[in-house]
Amino acid sequence: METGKEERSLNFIEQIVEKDLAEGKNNGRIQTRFPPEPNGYLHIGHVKAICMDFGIAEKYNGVCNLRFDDTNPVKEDVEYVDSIRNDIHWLGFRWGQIYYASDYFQQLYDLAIRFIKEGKAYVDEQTAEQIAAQKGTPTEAGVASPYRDRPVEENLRLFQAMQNGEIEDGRMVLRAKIDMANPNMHFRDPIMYRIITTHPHHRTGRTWNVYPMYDFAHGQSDYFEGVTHSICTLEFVVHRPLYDWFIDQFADSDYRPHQYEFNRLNITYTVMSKRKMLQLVKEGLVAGWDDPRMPTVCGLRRRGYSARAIRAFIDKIGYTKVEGMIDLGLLEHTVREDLKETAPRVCAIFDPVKLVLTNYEGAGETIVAENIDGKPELGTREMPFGRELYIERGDFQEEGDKNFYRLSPGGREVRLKAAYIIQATGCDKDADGRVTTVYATYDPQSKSGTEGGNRKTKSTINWVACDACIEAEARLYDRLFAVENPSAEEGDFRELLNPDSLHVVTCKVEQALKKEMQPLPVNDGVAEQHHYQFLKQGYFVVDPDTTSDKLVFNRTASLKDNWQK
RNA sequence: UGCUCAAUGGUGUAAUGGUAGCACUACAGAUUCUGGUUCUGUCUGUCUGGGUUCGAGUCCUGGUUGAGCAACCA
Repeated sequence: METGKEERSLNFIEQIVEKDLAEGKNNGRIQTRFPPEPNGYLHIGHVKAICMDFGIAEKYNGVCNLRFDDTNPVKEDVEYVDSIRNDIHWLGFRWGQIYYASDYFQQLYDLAIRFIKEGKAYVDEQTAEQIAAQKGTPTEAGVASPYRDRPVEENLRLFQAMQNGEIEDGRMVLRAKIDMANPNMHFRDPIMYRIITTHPHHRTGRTWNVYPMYDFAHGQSDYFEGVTHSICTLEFVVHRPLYDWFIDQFADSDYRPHQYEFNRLNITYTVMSKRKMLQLVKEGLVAGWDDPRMPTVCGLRRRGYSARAIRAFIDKIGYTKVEGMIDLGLLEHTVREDLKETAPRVCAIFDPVKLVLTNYEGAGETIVAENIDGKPELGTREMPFGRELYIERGDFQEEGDKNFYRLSPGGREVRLKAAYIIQATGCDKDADGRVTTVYATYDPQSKSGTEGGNRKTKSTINWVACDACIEAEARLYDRLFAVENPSAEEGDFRELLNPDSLHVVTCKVEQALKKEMQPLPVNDGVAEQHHYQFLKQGYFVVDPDTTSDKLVFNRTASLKDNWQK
């Protein structure tokens, strides 16, 4: 398994698992679960959890099941169930079973009845505000509800009435009777069940009028399924004693699932909250859950991040119990590292100016260029050449200087990518002094790949033939937020959005990209990614908006640029 | 005046009582038919006081700082 790879230290969860294995816990059985609530799209923070949950199972010959934590019909929807399944699949993970917390509603209901009968639960008729008020504060003990010592029969009858739909939403809840003075707030008679009749459940419809809360559903579900390692994020640390307590009340064997917590993922210049993402989507501040600026899996995918790159990123950041903040730069570095190996190179001119090769007499010449220099196995493409080309405006300066390696009249010799060496001779300008045409002479003996072409030039510039290029829309994306940590700022997070997070421009690209002018193939509900590197510009991916009439690219990441102006 | 968790360069992470290492970033240089890539080098770190030990980033203890916990959310 480890052969060929350098030795890597285990993260602290893997260490726990290996210790459990060594001690023969659960007869060596490893079972994890990924438990998303279907109330939003998966984001890269979830991917960190997915890589952990599925990764542990994979590495230790266990199984990881997908379990939808669908205990709150007010917020949940099948739309999300489908997208979550697609995204996990696309990331390359395979679950054992698909479960739903709603599969256990009857079991959980029966368990609640048992709690009531054993005097461990009661129906409270106070309002949410009253319950909150008498819960106390972290530094002060709470006080008991006046309904706390209701007789068992009455609790049974009322809980039944709650489920029968006889009680209005919010009028009653079922609470565990534990300890109103416990220093852990979660032990102060936590709510086990609430009434929800306003929304049908996406799977059970109107069968249930009462729904279990997270604390009464999650651990039990783990127990019912035989989960051994229930891995979640740090905010659940304080829930763990309650997780254990509930299971201890009814477990009939020594088997126990154990909860372990790791640090959630935070990345600079973005938010990782489903609530905030939903708001951005609903208010049209982004184009949808799959807007390429979003940290969602579908957003990153549309942006051009491969599953491999996303997983490599998660691999780099590791798992600890320290709450931190990852540089967006690391994510970008990872995607460049991935794409540089495989993305075909192509010329795209964003701010074109015409270049005329005054001594060029040829016609119909075609340059054959490698898709990636030095990797002939990745194929070649044809670049029609001609007397009139478009080059990047910034590649010409009328007054060059020693720090400018590109075209200037009487200046350096410059290589046209994969073609000839040229030297600028002059330019035309309009009334505003703006360059309209650049003139140059070419050296017919200097074609790339020929003996005469071995001469070195300080720089190489991109070009497309005027009469053989096509136009494409390029969507240039940048960070979604203008501040490093939007969540730490006071006030409305929407005011922190980066106003320059998207620029839509038109560029001229090589004719070779004509083959992309068709609807993108879709597999398993997911559009294929056709990656390119626009030389010197960045990595781009064909957007699903592309049609046979219009070519659309999203910029995945720019190239690093060490040339400061 | 609570409970819980944490603290290693700018960032992330390793060292599991025995030489503080790796990656990203930044900066220099070399290479390059992408001012990209690649390669080399440089800068920067164990929160703090005490203790245990031949030896402490690691163990113990006091403090400091940060995070989480008072949803009929998960």
